[in-house]
Amino acid sequence: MIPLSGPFIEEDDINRVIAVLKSRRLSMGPFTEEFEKLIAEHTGARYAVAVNSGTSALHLILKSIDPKGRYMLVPSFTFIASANVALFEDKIPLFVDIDERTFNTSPSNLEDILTRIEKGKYRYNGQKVRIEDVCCFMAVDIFGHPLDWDEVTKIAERFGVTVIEDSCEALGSEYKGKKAGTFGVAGAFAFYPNKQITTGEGGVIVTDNEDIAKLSKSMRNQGRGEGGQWLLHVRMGYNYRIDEMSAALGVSQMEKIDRIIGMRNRVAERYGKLLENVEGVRAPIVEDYVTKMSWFVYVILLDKDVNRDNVVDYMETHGIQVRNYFQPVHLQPFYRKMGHAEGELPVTEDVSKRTLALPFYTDISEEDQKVVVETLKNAIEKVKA
Amino acid sequence: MIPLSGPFIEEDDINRVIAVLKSRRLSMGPFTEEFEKLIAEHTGARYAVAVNSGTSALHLILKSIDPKGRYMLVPSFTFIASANVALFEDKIPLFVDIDERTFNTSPSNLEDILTRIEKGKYRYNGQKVRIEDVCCFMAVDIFGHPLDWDEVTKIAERFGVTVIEDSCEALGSEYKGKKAGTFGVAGAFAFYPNKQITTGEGGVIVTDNEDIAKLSKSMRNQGRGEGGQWLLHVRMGYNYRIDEMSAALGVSQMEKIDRIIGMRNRVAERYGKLLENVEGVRAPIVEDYVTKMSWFVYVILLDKDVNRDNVVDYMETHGIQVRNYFQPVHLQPFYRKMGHAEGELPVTEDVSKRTLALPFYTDISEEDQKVVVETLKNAIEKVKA
DNA sequence: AACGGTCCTGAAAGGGGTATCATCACACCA
DNA sequence: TGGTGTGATGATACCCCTTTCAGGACCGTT
Repeated sequence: MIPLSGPFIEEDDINRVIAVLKSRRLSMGPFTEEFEKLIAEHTGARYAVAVNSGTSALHLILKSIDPKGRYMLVPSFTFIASANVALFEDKIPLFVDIDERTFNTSPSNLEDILTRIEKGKYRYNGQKVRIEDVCCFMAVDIFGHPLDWDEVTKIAERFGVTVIEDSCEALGSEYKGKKAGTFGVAGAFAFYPNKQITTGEGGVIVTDNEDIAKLSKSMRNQGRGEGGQWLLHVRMGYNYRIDEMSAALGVSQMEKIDRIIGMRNRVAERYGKLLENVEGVRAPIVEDYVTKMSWFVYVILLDKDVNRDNVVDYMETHGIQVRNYFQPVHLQPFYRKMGHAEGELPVTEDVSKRTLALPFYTDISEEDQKVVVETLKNAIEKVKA
Repeated sequence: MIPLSGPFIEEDDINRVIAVLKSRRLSMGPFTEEFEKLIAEHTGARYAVAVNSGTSALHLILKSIDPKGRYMLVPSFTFIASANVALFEDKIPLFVDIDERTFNTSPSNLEDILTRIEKGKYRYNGQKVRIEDVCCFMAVDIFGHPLDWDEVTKIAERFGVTVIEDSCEALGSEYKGKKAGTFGVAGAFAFYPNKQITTGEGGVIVTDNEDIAKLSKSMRNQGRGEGGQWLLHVRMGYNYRIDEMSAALGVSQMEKIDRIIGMRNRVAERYGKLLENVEGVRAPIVEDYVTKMSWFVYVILLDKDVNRDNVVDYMETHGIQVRNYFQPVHLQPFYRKMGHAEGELPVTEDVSKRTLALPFYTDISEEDQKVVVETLKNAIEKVKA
């Protein structure tokens, strides 16, 4: 069986974790700080705050900036947590459609929605959405591919909308020479085992904003006060701490981040070459403004006449794990209950029916990749026939 | 330096974690299930759901039972998360005072408050609290010592109030032969490194209620559907998953839980003997209904004429870590902002000024304990003089 | 061209929660 | 004994959000 994904764990990773266990410091120790330092250095952000998941990172950013306004703009073609954090704070997600090439938020659709809101032409549940009610835009660098940040920033600034960067899938990617995660007021990364680097479960916040860093650090630790005020809880807080084993893993993984990204780039290149001979599929597009691509997953787009679900079945029965993500957030069962339905986001809904993630991990072998593409070719022929 | 606390990590614990790293399953794997099985067996609960913290466990229980009513009863002499989970769900904590002997919620004060509520004599922020607005009682087994569950259950049933058991500090304790965590509709445990057993960061929910178990499992994993519906999110959810390294640690720790509790009991016994010769302190009281005591921390009560803060300073400067917990929740800065103030809970406020937690961990040596008690004796003499 | 249906949109009503105020009782003090 | 201050209590007003309704524009049909 060729799995969809998997972590890249070597001897040095294991040794780091052992060191933690022998140190008897299993939480809030030196590895957390070291991990944060490495992330900050790598991204170029001034501050990094490690937490226990990407979801926690997004939540704490939102809490820290505490933006006024009940609505949050967010794409629907993303992991559900991007939108859920709005619900955590009793805010309402408003969905933006995507661009068919990169699967990222379409700047023109973003601009269109904001224009309609400004003109009083945009409604949610029968209610007019005012521009001052839009608290922020949760901007996602999907599958590792950065947004068109010049465009997005320009639009957001024009309408006075704060941008949070959900760069959970894009650690190491660069837009015009600048690292993903550094474009909004703060950025979030995630380190689930299928990510570029893993900490088991884990995430991190990066920001140049001192207040966000300070508040996030406090709120991840039950709202405790600064300066060793250990027993004082000065604000609302959560337990979003990362444990030391995870942080230690993060340290050893970050020490070889460039090598990992390089290996993943070669995997992507090989897929690209192999897919040139396959009819009915479109390989991922990397736009020119992406000066460095850090692949999270390798998602191809099937032609409209290829039944994706049948391809998935064929691949799975032939021992190859694939996945059809993302299902649009606005069509998830409990978002439907909030009034969303098909037709709201044409590109998102079309694309989400045709995407297919191929097995992709740092140390996948060339042979396995060939098997994947051969099986895919067979699947498409079978499905079309 | 003699630390306040520390985890008890042995060779087998380390080996389990190594096994995880070599398995390439760093999340949602077999150790999580094994850990849950061991917890369920040990407590006698039908279901166990492992999560990433005790706070997450409490939150998911509250979410799962989704109780009607805006107010939650909770002691103030507890860790802040017991009360914070109410705020997570836009509910308002109403504080109950404690018993001076065990530091646990005073059943008579609980009864008194509920009676006043029923008679329309209880107000919060000027507003009358109605009995049907009380969603539940967050019952805490403080420092490992079980509540007087016969009394608490009787009162809660009389007023129709749901009980959630915050047994985060009481893994292994028994009330009249029944394990802590099994008295409310569900119980929560926590495994921070200072706890009886540790997973780094981690927690677990135990319950006999199938719905609570099912909902908790879904909501810890982003609200995903049951039965392998991996891409469907059928309800609101969080990332409260425990990672496999932590779960593996939990497995090896649970395999020796009886030995650990036994060792901690001997530590407590030794402290008890040593403290018999110390004036001005009261050793912890264990009530007769506690058929098995699983010590979390060892908290002594200083006489009113002993200045606790000076004792703390003395001990710390003499290389012995101690702690004055808990600071009452209702007097934490951001609870004060909600209108709470001194005078609300006389016993809680008195006790919290006089408690002192001594260094306490599974493998503390008898020699170190003697040093602790000798230093304490000197501290008290110095302070009184 | 007239009719009817749908969708859009503004406005108003309803409800829940919160804050404020007036009143009353009680206690303390002059 | 009366005045003042404090705290408890009931009532009220207000604010915000949400739902509903009615009018009107638009479009398709007859």
